[in-house]
Amino acid sequence: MEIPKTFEPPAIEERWYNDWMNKGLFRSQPDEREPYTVVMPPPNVTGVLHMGHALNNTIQDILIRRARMQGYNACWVPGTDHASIATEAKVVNLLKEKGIHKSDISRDEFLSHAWEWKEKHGGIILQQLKKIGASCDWDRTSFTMDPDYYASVIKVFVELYNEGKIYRGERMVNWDPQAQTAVSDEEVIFKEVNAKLYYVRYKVIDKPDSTTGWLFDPNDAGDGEYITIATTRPETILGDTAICVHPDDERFKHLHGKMAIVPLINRQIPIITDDYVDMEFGTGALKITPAHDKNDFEIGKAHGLESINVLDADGKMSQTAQLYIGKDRFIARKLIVKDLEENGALVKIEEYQTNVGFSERTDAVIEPRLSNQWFCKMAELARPAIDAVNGDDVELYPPKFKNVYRHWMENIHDWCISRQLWWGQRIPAYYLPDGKFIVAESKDEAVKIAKELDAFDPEWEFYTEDQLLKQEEDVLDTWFSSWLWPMAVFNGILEPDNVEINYYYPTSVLVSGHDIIFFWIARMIMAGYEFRDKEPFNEVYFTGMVRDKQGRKMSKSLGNSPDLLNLIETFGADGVRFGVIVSSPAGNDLLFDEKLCEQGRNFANKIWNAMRLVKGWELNDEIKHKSSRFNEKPVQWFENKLYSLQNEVDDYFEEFRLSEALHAIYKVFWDDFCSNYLEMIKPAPGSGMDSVTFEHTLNFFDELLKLLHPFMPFITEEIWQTLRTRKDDDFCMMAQLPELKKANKELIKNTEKVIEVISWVRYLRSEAGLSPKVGLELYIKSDNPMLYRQWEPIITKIANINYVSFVNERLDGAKSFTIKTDEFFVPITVETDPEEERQKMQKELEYAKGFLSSVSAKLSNERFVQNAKQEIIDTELQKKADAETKIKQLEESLAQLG
RNA sequence: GGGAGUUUAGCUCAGCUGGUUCAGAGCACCUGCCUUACAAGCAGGGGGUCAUAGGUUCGAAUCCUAUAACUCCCA
Repeated sequence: MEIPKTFEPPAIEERWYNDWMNKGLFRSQPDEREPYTVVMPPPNVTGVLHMGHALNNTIQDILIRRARMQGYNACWVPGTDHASIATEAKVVNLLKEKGIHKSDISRDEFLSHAWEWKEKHGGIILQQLKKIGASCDWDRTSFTMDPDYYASVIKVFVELYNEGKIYRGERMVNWDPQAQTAVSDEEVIFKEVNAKLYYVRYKVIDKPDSTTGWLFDPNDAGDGEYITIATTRPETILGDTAICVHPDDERFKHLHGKMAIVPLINRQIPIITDDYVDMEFGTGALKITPAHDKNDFEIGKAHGLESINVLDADGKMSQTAQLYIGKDRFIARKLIVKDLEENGALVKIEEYQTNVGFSERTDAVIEPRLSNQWFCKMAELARPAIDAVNGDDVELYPPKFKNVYRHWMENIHDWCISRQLWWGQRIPAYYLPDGKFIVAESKDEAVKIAKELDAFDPEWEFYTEDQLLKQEEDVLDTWFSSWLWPMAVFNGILEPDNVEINYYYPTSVLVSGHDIIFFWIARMIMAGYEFRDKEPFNEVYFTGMVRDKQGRKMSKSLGNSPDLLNLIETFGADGVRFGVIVSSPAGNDLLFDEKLCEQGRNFANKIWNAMRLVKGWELNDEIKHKSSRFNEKPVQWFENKLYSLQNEVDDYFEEFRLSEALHAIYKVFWDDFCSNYLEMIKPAPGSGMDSVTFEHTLNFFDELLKLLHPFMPFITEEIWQTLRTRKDDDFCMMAQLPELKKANKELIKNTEKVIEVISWVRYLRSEAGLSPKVGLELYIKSDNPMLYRQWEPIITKIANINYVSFVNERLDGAKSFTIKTDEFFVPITVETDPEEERQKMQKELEYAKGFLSSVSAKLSNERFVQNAKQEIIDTELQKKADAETKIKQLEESLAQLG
């Protein structure tokens, strides 16, 4: 049967993936083996596969596949999260297109639309993951709104509430005016923007006398005293309730205790002092708007100031603002600047760079807003989670993230967990007619509790349940469900003692981008200790961010993320996996370039052709004896090379250095196996291959495929199945990696010398402009000719040598080269410029002499000889000897040239 | 403002506890080859004052200090 010259991935990929699936090879059930568990960071249901997912999931797949081949019971749990803000926004927009407004339909109606959308589109990303070969146990696919998962979240909420770790309160929160919900601190992204700093002056008056009333006449335009503040948000002036200066600021001491007049609306506000104020900033005077700034809110609280909220939930000016009512805050800003200017209150405007918070989900400018929200107390939860990472119960790779983690955890703030949305776990708090609330896992439960309350109003007896209790409208932050992920996917919250959770938990490793270390990783660790008293995973491997060639983060808005399915189409899943991994050093960002996928495809093609070569060999037992002797050295050498590679790869995996592991395999597979080994043992056209060498070669091929399989599963499976006749249930994917063996380094080193000889001969031939077809003679002058004698048949074959001779004297009139102390001569009668030759040698000689003198200096330095280790001194001595030989040889050659 | 990181070939990066596995890999580039597995390939080659300046040391890309540039995180 003819095997095609190039490897064609698409058909093969689909076939093997289906085969693996149908045979249930991805499935895992608890058994007596040691588990290796990975839970997939659940992608957003609204998401489509992008490069970040490709990187992240390829890494997980590599780890899982390798673990499987090491005999672990490997379990990779896939799933998605419900992404409340993003999904709700999507469904709202979809409904809008159909002419339905969210406010016109009931919560239940909305949710049924949302579920419909989820069923239809929510699994796309998981389907796409199959295309890159993800070997997840799909039967375990989880979703953060599955009934059990939902119940787990509710159970946890009630527990935390009952322990006093969840509370409800009016706080300053980050308000997303577009999504119209609160978001947590972590969901605010600060960006530096060019803004303006407006200097606005407020008229100063004496404190009003309580008996005589105001001393200030708004119509008095007199040139009394003013105090000037600097602000980036002039529209919030309408909500000012004080001006604050530093108590020690000499410039303002005479104003302490006086009042200021808010421009345009003429509200009288006190001038207060607080050492929070930075005297250096702006004018040293700060306007205080407790309703619209976190710091102002704190100052307001300390000084008993009123909060005046001038903005509505949608970011437009409210009734209380008095002016610009119903105008968006940014429009209001422009209008008020104009009015302030006309009013004479605007002193100047400066260009200013400032950090503005944007919503992680909607990119709207976040508005600090005072509202009633639910919070989770974090300090106590954080404690065991800090210890876990400090003590390496949870190991972070790369370790530099330990600091980042610790710093955040030690300064952790309470977590705002309520969201003013419908899509998500609805907070299980039930409000009584008097406004008090009961937290319970169900309404029935809440009713029961209500009836036992001391404060139960007898009149309530006649209420229906719906009249008696109204459930909280808000849902929980999505992260408040995903922080349970490693437990909830095994139903470890509802049934803490079930077989699965006991077997698979703690999971082995979590692979995630470092951008969600606070959102998710830290919280999972806290949840693990809080609800199970055990870490959720033993190791965390942080991947870098995928960037484009120019180093820009890949994003939908930039449109610089390549279409992954397209890439897979072009280069094959193996090629894409190769491209993604090969350039992705542990924890560092990855500059993605399609070229790398091409390299991966080429690699797949290379080993494909190696397979074609080997498959094409005909066995011939007549030459068995001779040929196997002939190939003894290459077989020995490659066997050791393989041991060495297996060890190397193992070390790399220990440290998650997948990129390096792949490099190492690539190099040995291509350079050592294909370019050297196969060329060495390749039979002459027409002659056959002995079965001993052949069997060794197939074994080597098998082992290389096994090492490569986790990285490039499809091509390796295909070749594995083609190379030999396999049993029905024999898969590369399930093949077990061998025990590690120690490589004979001496043997490898010696072979490298031989390869160097071959390389030199080729070089001399090419330098002389001769065709590779021209056979040459090789004279070897060595104290230890045995090595070269053993390799003689190979050398003659692949360096195209007609005749090898071992000599004791240098050969005049020949090209020569030196490897260590061995000299080689190749008679080439092509004319060369003797002067050029001489200069070249002279240069080499000078370098060797310089080298020798530096080595000698070192060796004659007493302190070196005293301090350095013996083996280092030995190598220096060896270097000296080699250099001396080399100099001698060069001098002889030069003398001969004349 | 606080903290972390990076700086090595044209590009992307390795280089661990200082010493011939120390100046490396891949890509790109140059030369010659359609050599019977592979032109998605083969053989060979050129290219770097290891950001800068000091210091420690017998010895520094590697350790220390300062400087510069860039990146990220937190406030």
